[in-house]
Amino acid sequence: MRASRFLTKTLRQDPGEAESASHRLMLRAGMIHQVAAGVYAYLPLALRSIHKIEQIIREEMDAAGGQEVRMPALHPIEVWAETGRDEAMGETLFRLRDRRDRELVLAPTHEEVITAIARANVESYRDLPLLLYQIQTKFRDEPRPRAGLLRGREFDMKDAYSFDTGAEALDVTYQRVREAYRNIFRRCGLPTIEVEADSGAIGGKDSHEFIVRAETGEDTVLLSPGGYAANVERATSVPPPAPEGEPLDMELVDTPGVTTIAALSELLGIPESQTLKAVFYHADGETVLVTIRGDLEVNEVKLRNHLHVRELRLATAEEAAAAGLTPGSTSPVGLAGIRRIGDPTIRQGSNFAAGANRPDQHYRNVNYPRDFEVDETVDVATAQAGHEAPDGTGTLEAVRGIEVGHVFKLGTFYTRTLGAEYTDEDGKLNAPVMGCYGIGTTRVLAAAIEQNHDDKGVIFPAPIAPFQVHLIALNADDAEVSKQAEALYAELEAAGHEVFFDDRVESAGVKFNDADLLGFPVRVVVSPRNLKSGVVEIKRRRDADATKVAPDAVERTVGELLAQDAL
RNA sequence: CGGGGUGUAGCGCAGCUCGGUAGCGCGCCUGCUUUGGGAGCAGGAGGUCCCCAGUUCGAGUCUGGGCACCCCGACCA
Repeated sequence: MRASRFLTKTLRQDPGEAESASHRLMLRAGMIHQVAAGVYAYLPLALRSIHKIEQIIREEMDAAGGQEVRMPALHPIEVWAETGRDEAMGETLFRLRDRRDRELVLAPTHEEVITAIARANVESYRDLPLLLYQIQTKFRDEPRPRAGLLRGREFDMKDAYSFDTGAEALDVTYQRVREAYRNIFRRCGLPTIEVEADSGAIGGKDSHEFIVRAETGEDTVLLSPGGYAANVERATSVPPPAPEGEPLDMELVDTPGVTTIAALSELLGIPESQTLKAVFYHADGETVLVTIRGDLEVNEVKLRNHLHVRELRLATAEEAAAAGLTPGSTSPVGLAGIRRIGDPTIRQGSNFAAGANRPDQHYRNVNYPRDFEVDETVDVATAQAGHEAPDGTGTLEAVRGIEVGHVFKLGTFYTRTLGAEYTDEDGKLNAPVMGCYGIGTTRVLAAAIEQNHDDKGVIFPAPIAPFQVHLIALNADDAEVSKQAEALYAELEAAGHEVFFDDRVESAGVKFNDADLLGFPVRVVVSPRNLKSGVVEIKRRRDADATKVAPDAVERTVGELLAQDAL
């Protein structure tokens, strides 16, 4: 491809819109064009990359036994009403009406449709296992689209769905897809961390996310020295110990103006770990009180999973008051007639300071279970960096990352709800057990750039770079340069390399800076200066120094450098 | 949805406080010179100042209402 004919201009200045590296660089490199918040056109550079990512995914999914399908993006609302997910998705669902005033949605995902396909096509255990996948555009009216392709409202995703005869069979499929994912990300040149993840309210047990490390990532994962890895929603930990002592008599203390743990700890001169925090939630209409040690935060995902509710949020002051609670001094002490949940950490420590359910007063020397009761003890604590890891190998480290892939066991919710059944060996009807497996293809591109760039531009992993070779003719209007560059362009293309040939009449600085910005793995420079010495300059994007070789050694050297880059 | 911010040429911005001929840099076009890290000189094109209403002799600027986009928190590939 000749730069002089290639669509897309590079920008010298950073667009004001963009904050994150991938967004900024993609705009500057002319890879994407914004049409609306979270909606982008993929220009030729980005599309070439996306095609490569998709191709790697296709090959690995096919190797894992998958078959590609394509499903509509436009669904009648009934498809979603059948599983109740029109309600569950809420405002995330894009809705529209056709000319007959029928309600339609733009598909945010395809479990319902794929299950209908399975219902129509799977009849016998002989038809299983079945692994279908799609690479398509999905639509979600995100509360907050951000960072270019990292989180869009219209984005591309590979989603795979599996159907198996039972839990054991599903596990085989699940592990096979996990392995395919490891291959995919490795082949994309993208190191990922595989972490345990929350599988959601309707999920089965297993769920794993593939995370690309990046400071700009939206996800926090916790890692132990021994290899334990989980995202923060899922992670368990052993919090640091709290002061222990002989239980003392509980006493009421005046705490004027104290409504926070920090203030309470300060006033009484005790660590936050010697306080109890009582948080009240509104869960599907019921008020629930959660008591946890003061130095910890409630993990709402864990709480939601335990409660099995659809709506979970902090209760308003009015709701709390109606349930007999006193915001600022909420306490489990002396409280009844409300569902009470306690985190196990209420036992780890003694003589806690806690609320008194009356303004400007707290109790001191509260001990469980002597002074209050809970209905259930459940781990609802948010694991933090510095806590002891659950595998006992040391303390947890927290890192930020971007979720590029997610695999999880779905169970039989969709097949049962939608009536997909197969006949087993005994002639009995059963619901296939499902798994589902997503990769955000357009997000993979953005994540690759987040992870691979410097202050000058992108440094593409070779397998997903739009072009492999950036051939620059300096003084392109010089006859000798032009002749040599054209010859190399033809030779490199004939050898199967994807060459971006900068044949423009531009200054050296412009061309070098564009090459650094676009970030193709290998740069080849033909210039009058070098031609006088009978050489051509070759440099990898990630390297500082160039090597000089004779023109007839260029193709071989490029091949070698690309091979190195693939490692 | 809550909080913060921004809408002026393709891009980055000034002008708004104090109403009076719409500006700067980059990019673009033409010519000459230049040629290894975003060249120089000369000439030129390019604007519903986000939209609507109001105040005023006169609004980019003041007032009111809307819209869009970005960033920070609750959701997800």
